[in-house]
Amino acid sequence: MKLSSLADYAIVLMGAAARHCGGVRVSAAMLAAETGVPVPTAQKIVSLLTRAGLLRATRGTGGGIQLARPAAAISLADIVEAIEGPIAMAACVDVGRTEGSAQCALEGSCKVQPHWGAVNGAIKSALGQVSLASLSRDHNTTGAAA
Amino acid sequence: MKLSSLADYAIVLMGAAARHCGGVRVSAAMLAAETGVPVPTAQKIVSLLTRAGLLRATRGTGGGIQLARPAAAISLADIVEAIEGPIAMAACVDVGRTEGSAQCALEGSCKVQPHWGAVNGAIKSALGQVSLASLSRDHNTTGAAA
DNA sequence: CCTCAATCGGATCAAATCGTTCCGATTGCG
DNA sequence: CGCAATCGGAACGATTTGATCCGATTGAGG
Repeated sequence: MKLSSLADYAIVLMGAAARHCGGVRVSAAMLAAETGVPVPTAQKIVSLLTRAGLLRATRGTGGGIQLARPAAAISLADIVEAIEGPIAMAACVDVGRTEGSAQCALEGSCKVQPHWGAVNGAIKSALGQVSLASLSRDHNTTGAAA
Repeated sequence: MKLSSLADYAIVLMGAAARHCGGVRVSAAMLAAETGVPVPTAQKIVSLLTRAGLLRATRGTGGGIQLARPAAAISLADIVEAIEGPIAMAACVDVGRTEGSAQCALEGSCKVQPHWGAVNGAIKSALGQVSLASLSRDHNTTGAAA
């Protein structure tokens, strides 16, 4: 029930990248120095993010990375899905479970499966509500909370 | 962003146990046979659940396990927390972070931390809405979805 | 009262995944 | 044309997770 450190770092990294969005292209190492994330790890995360289409990478001297989409159009769900893969917590909630990899071994008896869909949707919604733009703003107690 | 197999199995196991709640005490092996979960794994899960206070275990011949609380009073959040530990996805959202174990190394720069609280609360709420009693009912498309 | 059987409980071991690190390919500039 | 800086991918190690096994406890039966 906890997301991996990669995704956690990825969010911080993206938040830092959002601040340089309109500016010059920043390198992964520069972003790492800003956020405090280990340089090699930051590089890997940037690679993942770039492959997912969330970041735009420019190679060569003076190159760097920049947001491929506006900060308001990138949500935590996008980042998490880019790193952790599709958000499916029960393995039965996979988007395209066509061939089915052994499933739960008890497809019929599993009364929980239909409910997971709703829970999964709620979680994705919660993550989709928060965008990079929200992270830049001062934490004005976004949405009541608990 | 996906919960471990233990928690997944635990929910199925609890759902099966809920059906025998008012009946006789069932053994962990019997529950495992019903749900299809590997017997040793089911035993371990039952131990975890019992230690968490969600299940009541009776030793000796003819013993077994039973729900310690009514099915309606047990939610998915309880089960998940019993297996996976407290629901904190960023490691900064820990309930009692007094001494702090190295934190994120960038406490001040982390603009994400306050937002995680809201997201975490939303997820816990989503998991808290579904109870064991809900799992017993036919999946009447609980809550719109998507 | 003793023996036996069945059960939970914890400890152990292996596997998979995750996280970190390093090296190579590519590209722009001097 | 050479160099330097950057991303990209691959390899290694560590940690956590998952499955298995054996021992302690308890009840029933003889």
